[in-house]
Amino acid sequence: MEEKCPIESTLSLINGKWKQMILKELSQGPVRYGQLGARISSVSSKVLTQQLREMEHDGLIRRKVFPEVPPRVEYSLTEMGASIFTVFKELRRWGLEEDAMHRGKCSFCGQCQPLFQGERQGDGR
Amino acid sequence: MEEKCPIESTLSLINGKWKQMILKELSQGPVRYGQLGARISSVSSKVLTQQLREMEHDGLIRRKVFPEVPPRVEYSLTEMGASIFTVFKELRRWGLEEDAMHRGKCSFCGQCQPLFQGERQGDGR
DNA sequence: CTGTATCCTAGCCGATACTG
DNA sequence: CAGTATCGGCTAGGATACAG
Repeated sequence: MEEKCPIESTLSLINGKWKQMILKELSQGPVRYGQLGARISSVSSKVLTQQLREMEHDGLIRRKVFPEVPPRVEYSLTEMGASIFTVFKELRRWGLEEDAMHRGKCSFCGQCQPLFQGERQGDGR
Repeated sequence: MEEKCPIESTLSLINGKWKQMILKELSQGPVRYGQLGARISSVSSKVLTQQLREMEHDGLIRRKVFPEVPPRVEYSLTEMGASIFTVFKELRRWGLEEDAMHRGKCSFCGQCQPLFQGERQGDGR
């Protein structure tokens, strides 16, 4: 197991092109694999599976298989996964406050508004 | 210019293998290029320069050239660079609180203690 | 001393095809 | 439906040599 400092360790958990978006999608309740792929349209199934596996391994999300035909798999946040939104909140707060060049919006922040209620210092775009 | 959301934008500023460590070194005052290379011993001059240039471009650090022989160049934090430590603090706080696997220490966190005074929920190793 | 210039490798990610 | 398997590109970063 890699021995990292807390900062690097935390960063490594959210390092992955689609992880924030996955976390966001799961934040509103369990989602099936296919649904995830549909909502994050430009991710390939290979990479999606890859990132899901990593996040599951890291304890951020949970994978539940239903023994049915056709197969059903639901992903959901763990407590730990839910708690990392405090980190996103700080990253976002600092970004809005200090960084000049984020006039853009991304699929995450365009809709992350509801995740950060009570914070009203910008509208995410 | 890339249009990113605040979260991604903030992450991109500290994405770089040596940036946190550079920031840490500069946090105690201006440091010369050679000194940086010496303190961060396993970074090559190419990469060190590269990351310094990016951080300068991003507004995190300042580069001051002294017109002397032999040449002297000092790097220091900008206000913005100094302010990003609040982000590190949150990343560290969450890591210590939530993530189980960071018994290790790294050169950053082994010495980041003094940077986070007033926070006493772990000793960084 | 403070960098550039080259070359090279590992890892992430995408596209496409295929499977239980 | 929920994935694997395979191939292939791109880029961050390392090693080494050289330059002003």
